[in-house]
Order: sequence, then structure tokens, then C-alpha cells
Amino acid sequence: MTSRTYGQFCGLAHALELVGERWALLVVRDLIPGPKRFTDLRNGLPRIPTNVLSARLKELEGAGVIRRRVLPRPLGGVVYELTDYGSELEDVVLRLGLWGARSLGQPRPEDVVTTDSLLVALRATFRREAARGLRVRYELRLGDVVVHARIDHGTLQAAAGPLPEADLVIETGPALRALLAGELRPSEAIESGSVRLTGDPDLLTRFVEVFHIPPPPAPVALPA
Amino acid sequence: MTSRTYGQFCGLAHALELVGERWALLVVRDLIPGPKRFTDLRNGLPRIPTNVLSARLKELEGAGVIRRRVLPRPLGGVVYELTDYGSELEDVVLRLGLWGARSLGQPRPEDVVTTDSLLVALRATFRREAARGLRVRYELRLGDVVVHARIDHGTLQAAAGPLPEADLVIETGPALRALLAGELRPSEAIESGSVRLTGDPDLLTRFVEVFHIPPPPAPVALPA
DNA sequence: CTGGATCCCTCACGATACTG
DNA sequence: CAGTATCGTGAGGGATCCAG
Repeated sequence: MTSRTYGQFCGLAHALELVGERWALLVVRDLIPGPKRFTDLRNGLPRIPTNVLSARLKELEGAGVIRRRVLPRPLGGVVYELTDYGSELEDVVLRLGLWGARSLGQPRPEDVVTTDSLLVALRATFRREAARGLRVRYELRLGDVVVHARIDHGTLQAAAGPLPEADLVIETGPALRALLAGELRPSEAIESGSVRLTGDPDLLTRFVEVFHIPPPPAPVALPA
Repeated sequence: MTSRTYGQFCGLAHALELVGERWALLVVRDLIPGPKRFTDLRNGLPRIPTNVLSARLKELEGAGVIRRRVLPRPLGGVVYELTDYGSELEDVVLRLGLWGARSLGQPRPEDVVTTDSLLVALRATFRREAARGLRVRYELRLGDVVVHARIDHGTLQAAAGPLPEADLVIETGPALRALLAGELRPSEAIESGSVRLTGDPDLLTRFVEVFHIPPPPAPVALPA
């Protein structure tokens, strides 16, 4: 029974045995912004069967990637969080996500956008150099997903929920990706109505400078 | 049939749909050193069923990650190679491999080491800063796998096969990992016979400075 | 010999229902 | 809320076979 292994003494093969199973890296992604309950994970991964989520959590715990923690009274309940070792996957997850974002076409009918995927996308596309000397707060709304970003001199803090003191509120949809990829100019996005702003419109230009998806190098076939 | 997708409009989810299937990233790994024939890939992935290799190659080609190229006469045959877009996975693959290498225990009985995994491991563990001002050539032998590394002022060129003009020939086994991880000192490795050298033994110290696996942050459960 | 395609079996995944 | 139980399906594992 040498089952389910790759049979190679290799760092990559071992990494894939730890986090290469289906859904595993999406669980890690959703834990990057912070600890989550089983139900939170379930909500952030609408199409995962609960038994598979159970299995992944056990496997990731056994691999030392996440930790199961029982909350003290009065909150009660159980949360899952990244271990130190698991946290060091963050860089890989962000880079892989950015790589994938470059060939992301139009959303399919069944596609959803979740709070955590958006938060991680902000981290992945953030360009420190472009944020130097900048201090600005954004609130970003995609459908019913609302997050915010605080940018201070080259640092980013992104979190869920609204931000009343935001300098600019951006209300948009899937066009956000085209905007970050430079395929859609801010002025065009505003005119076409694919983004709606509350605040200083010039801050949208800052936004697409700070959060950026580089274009794919050559002709990449986009999904139909 | 929304099958096999994650149902999320997210760069990471999309990336995992492209290269997240079993074996896919190992195929990418083996293509990093250069184009390969079907049979070369098969030999580098001894446990992959040929139908799965066929399927992965087709999927990766459709995803724009690899390209199928028919060689002109007189060589004939078919090779697979990374596209530009696929090549930009290299960084992710190296980082994920290095992450995995940190919790790699002892090799299991069925584990093998392949030429390509070793070449990629050298790239992943290479520390440019530690190689500044250094010019040295190594030949590395693990069982019947032989590769070599040319280090010139902070750059690395690693390729398959021996290197007659090597400054040091290192003959070793799985202990190589402990050596790179700092768990085994060069002097100990030599004394215990887990490495055998031909050339200047002091160059082994340079070797473990240049190629390094950082220790895991906290207690990480190692596989039994 | 390369470059696969085909077959069958098993097990992980997916969907749904149910429990402490 | 936090999972476990059950069961059908389809992808992966392994061996074999086929065309150029």
C-alpha cells in the first residue's frame, strides 16, 4: 500500500502530498486572513462537501499546516488557524493566485466571489513600490461582499467589512479584474458604469496603480 | 455539468484548475530544466500511469502552460516544453518545493530521486547572496543520478550529467537533505561516510552555504 | 523503440441526509 | 454549530495493447 504518494524523495512531491489534494490550498487561502470556524470555511467554499472539508482539515492538521483550537468560554466553539509553518505558504499562495489571475477570463455562471478570495487577491496584487508615500483608505464592494484596504507608506492592511472613513468607496463587479489587469482604463470603467464611486474619483487611478495584475506574456488561451 | 471547477472567480482557484490536478506540477517541474519527450517524462515520473500523463499533457497544453512540438528531421519525435506563461510558474514551483523540503523526513522505501527533481532542488535551495564572488564547479552523485552545478558570481547553472573539470565531486545519498538543512555538519557527514568527496573537502562547506534549506519554524510533525 | 490508447479495478470525491 | 454516515460516480492506478 504505497498509496497516494508520489514515490519521490523530493520537496515538491512532499509539498504536494501535504497541500496538493483538491480544496486544500483554498482552505489555506481562507485561513490567511485569520482563524475560521468550520462553518465559516464552509460558507467561503460553497461547493465543498462537508466530509471533504472534514478530511482536509484533519490532513492539514496532521501535516502541521493548520491547528485546531478550542475557544475558551464564553465564546465556545472551535477554530482552525494556520501554524507558523502553514503561514509560510502565504507567499506561494499569493504568487500562484496572481499567476492564475493573469489568465482568468470572464466569470462562469456558477462563479462566486467570496470575502476571503477578495482579501487574498488584494494582498496578491498589492505593489509595495507603487504605494510608497501613499496614505489612503478604500472600501470595496462586489455584490454583497464588502472589504476595505488601508494603505500607509508601502504597507497594506486588508480586512472584511465596510470602512466608514474611507476616502473612496468602489462599487463594482467582475470588471475589477480587467481594471487591475490594465485591460480597462479607470475612465472607461466609470463611463461604462462598471464601477461606481463615492469619493474622489482620482483615487481610482491610485488604486489601479497600487493593485495590479501583470499581463500574460504571450497569447494565452482564455477559457471559453 | 459544472464539474471539476471550484465555482469561484478567483486567481488561485483558476490556477488550481489549470495545474492543481494530481501530477501536474511534477510534470511542470520536470520541464523546468528543458524540453522532454513523453518517455523522458515517464522515466522521471516512474509511478504515473501513461494515460494520466497523456491526460495531463493535453490539459496543460490546453491551459497554455506547455506546448507540444514536433521536432524536425532528422531527430524526429515529439517534445513538450513550457510556454512563456508556464515558465512563470518556475518561481512558485521552487518556493513550494523548498517549503516542502523543510518537513521532508527520511525517504520511504519506495522513494526514488530523479535527475530533474535534483536539478530543481538545486535551483530552489540556491542562495544568490551566499554565492557572491564565488566561482566553483561541483559534480553531485546520488545513486546513479549525476548532475553538476556551475556557480559564477551569484549565478547558478545546473544541468544533468558529470562534469570532468569539477572542483569537487560529492557522492552521497539522502543525507544530502540533512546537510543542506544544517542538521548534519559537513565534518560529521564526511566522518560518518554519508558523503564521499573527490577534490578539496573545504569546498563542501561552501556547498552547504550556497545551497540551503531553512529549518521549519516550530515543531513540525515529521512523517513516520 | 517512441508515443501513446484501452481496459478494468479501486478509491477519493461529490451530494445528500443525519446526529451530538 | 460542527461535524459523521451513506452511497453513487468518476478520476487515478496499473497492466496491457497498438500504430508509426
